[in-house]
Amino acid sequence: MNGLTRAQLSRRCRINPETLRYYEKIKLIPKPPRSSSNYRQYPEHYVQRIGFIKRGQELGFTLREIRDLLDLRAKENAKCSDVRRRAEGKIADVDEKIRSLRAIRRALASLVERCVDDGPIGECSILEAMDDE
Amino acid sequence: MNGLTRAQLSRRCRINPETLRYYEKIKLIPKPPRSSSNYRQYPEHYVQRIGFIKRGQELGFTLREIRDLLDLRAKENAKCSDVRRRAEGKIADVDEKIRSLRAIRRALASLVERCVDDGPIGECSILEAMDDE
DNA sequence: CTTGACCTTGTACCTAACTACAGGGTTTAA
DNA sequence: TTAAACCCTGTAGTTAGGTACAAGGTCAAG
Repeated sequence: MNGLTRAQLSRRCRINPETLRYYEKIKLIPKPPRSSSNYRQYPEHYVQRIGFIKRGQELGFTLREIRDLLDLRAKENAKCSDVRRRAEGKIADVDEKIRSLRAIRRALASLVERCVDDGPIGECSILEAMDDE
Repeated sequence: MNGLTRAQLSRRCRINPETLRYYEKIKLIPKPPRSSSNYRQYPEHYVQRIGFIKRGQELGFTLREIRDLLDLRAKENAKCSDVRRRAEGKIADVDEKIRSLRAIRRALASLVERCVDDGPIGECSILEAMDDE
C-alpha cells in the first residue's frame, strides 16, 4: 500500500483528521487517489501542501488567500510580483498591528506603575490611552 | 430627551445598530437607561466605550479580552495588587502577540526580499520559501 | 392623521475554520 | 475470531463576531 491514510497524514502534519476532509471539501487540497476499499491514499507531496497551508496561516493569510496563492502558482502566466504584492500588503497590516500593540502596552505598563501601593487605585489610564491612540 | 438612541449611537460609532444589542447581550457594554417608552438612552460615554472596543479589535484582541480590559478599569475600588496582577497578565499577552507578529513580519520580509524580479510564478521564491520552511 | 423612520423583543441566519457524531465497512494484531 | 483502530459518508454542532427579520409599538413632519 503506497500513500498515507487520513490518520497517518494528520499525525505527520499534526492536524485533526477531520480537517483533511474539510480542506478537500473547500478545494484547498486536491482529491487523493483511493484504494480498492475506497480509502484515501495521500501521496507524500500532501505533507508539503499541508505544511504550506499551515505556514500560510501562521503568516496571517486566510484559507481563501492561501488557496488563491496556490491557484496562482498553478497558473503558468501568473507573475511573481502578484504574490509579492500580497505579501507586502500583509507586512503593512502587521506593522500597523505592532504599532497599536506597543501603544496599549505602554498604557498597561503605566497602569501597573500607578498600582505599586497596596491601596485602592485612582483613575485608570487604559481608556484614555486608547482614546487618544 | 437626553441620551442617544440606538441609531444615533450606531451612526456616531459607525457600527451596525444590531451590534449594540449584541454587545449588550454579551455584557460588553452595560444596559443603558430607558425612556418612558422603553427606548434605550445611551449616555455620551458610550461613544468612548464603543471606540475602545473598536480599537481593541483592531489591536487583535477578542471581545472577551476587551471585556477583561474594561473590567480592569471598572475595578477602581479593588485592591491595587489584585488589579496589577491582571494588568501584568495582559502585558504578557500583549508581549506574546508582538513577538509572534514580529516573527510573521520577519518571514514575510525575507520572502519579499528574495522575490525581486518579474519572472513567472514557477520561479517565485516566495512560494518556494513557503514550501520548504 | 398618515407616512416613514425609528424603537422593542425574540429568533434565525451568516462566514470562517474547524470538530464531532452516527451508522456503517475494513484492516490488523493477539 | 474478535476487538481495536482505523476507514467511509452525511450531517450537525461549535466559537467568534456579527447581521437580518418579523411582528408589533412610538414619534415627528407634513
